[in-house]
Amino acid sequence: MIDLKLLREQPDCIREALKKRGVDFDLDGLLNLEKQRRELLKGLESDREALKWQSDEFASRKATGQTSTPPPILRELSDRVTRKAQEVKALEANFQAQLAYVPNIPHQSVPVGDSKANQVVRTVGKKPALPFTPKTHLELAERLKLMDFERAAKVTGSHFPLFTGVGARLERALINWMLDVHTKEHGYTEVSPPFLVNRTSMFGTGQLPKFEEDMYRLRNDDLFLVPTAEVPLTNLHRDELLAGSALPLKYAAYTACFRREAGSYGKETRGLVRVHQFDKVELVKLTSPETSYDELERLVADAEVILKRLGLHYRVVCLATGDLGFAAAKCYDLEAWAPGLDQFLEVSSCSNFEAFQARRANLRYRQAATGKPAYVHTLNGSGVALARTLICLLETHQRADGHVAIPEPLRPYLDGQEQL
RNA sequence: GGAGAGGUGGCUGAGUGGUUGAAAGCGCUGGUCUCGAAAACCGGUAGGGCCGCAAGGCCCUCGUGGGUUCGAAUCCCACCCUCUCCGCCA
Repeated sequence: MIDLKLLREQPDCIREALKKRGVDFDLDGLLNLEKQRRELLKGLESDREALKWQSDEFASRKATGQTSTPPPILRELSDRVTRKAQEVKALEANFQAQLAYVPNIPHQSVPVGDSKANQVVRTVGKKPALPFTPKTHLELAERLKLMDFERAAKVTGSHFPLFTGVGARLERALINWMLDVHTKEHGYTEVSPPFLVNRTSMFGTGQLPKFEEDMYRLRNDDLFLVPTAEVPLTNLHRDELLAGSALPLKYAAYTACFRREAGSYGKETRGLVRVHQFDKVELVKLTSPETSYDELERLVADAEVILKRLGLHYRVVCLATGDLGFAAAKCYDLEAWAPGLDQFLEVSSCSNFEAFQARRANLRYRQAATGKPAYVHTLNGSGVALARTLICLLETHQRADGHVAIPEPLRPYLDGQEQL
């Protein structure tokens, strides 16, 4: 949710933000609605004041026995207040419905433009020089019996992963190792949240109302399968007023993530690149506004540790305004190299949402200086997403004989096994 | 799924039709005391919106949404959630 004060006082700020994002939105319609709403509200408030005053008058006269029947003016005022309140309510609902579709304002430092304007901030490592033609993860997985796509399709449908044997074990090793790194070394508190969340939570982080079609929903209960652990983690403190001293709060959680990926077909549809379900360890921070951008840099660094220790070649990309997610003010993508596919794959997305989600989720803290409540800043990042990271890992560490070396940090999680 | 109890401020918890936006306690905070701290004592302390340079004023909010009434935290209806017991079950 954007700041209402900003919308009213500096609508051009919002207009510019929408333009930078390349979003078409009827801002004037929204502003008009807001103006109407406020005028109507003022009328309602003064009528209410009159009603309360007259009502108190009557109460005291009744108490002293001067009268026992309410004067007709009370009836009139009461009816008027009821009518106006209904009008305001309708207008308010309309206004909120539109407001919920306004995306966040990109931070100053975000490059302006579409995805071609994305900036590579740094590149770490090099493309591995393999002395043979690298196989894709699909070929490797088949040979090593790590996955079974055919049976996954039988059991569920296409684009659902199914790991078998040591493949399943590797997946589990990665999850455990990543959680250990973030909780033991980076100071995150581990959370194991529900994989289903309610509508209010989905609104809080911004998936709803705009992206309902992308989500798996259980109709009988109106619950949604989590598209990311960001949703339960960020909503953990929804409607709370936190002590300033409690910040920053840092959470790490493993969840499976579920995405319908409706309408996104193309060349990426084979294998593990784009799937309806994948494992991910997610990092979420709640911070004060003053520190959120420093915390974003640290969050990216925390995620990078994983890629570095897995020996992967990767780059950090600062997304341009046109490529930025709906709720984000700034976002870095981590893209890891997949030699078999001969491309970079997005394995992490680290964003600062500033107060955008906090306003939606009513997530506040008490400021030390003033004692007044203010919205926290929320951040999240994948640390990291597994399906694609597994692709990069297999394709990077493959050997000429078709075996795959297991990166050193994972070996303790696999009984010391050194290769697949 | 069935029966019962309950959802009140940062927290605990009083309050069953009219200055109750709400007692009390805790917490937080200012002061006195002290070399300093603790304790004690005195005072302050809900959130949001609107108007105003300010002082201040007005409106909303007691789970959510309706209703009754001149007037609702309080009465009625629906829904949501929590707890206890029963049933079912990994």
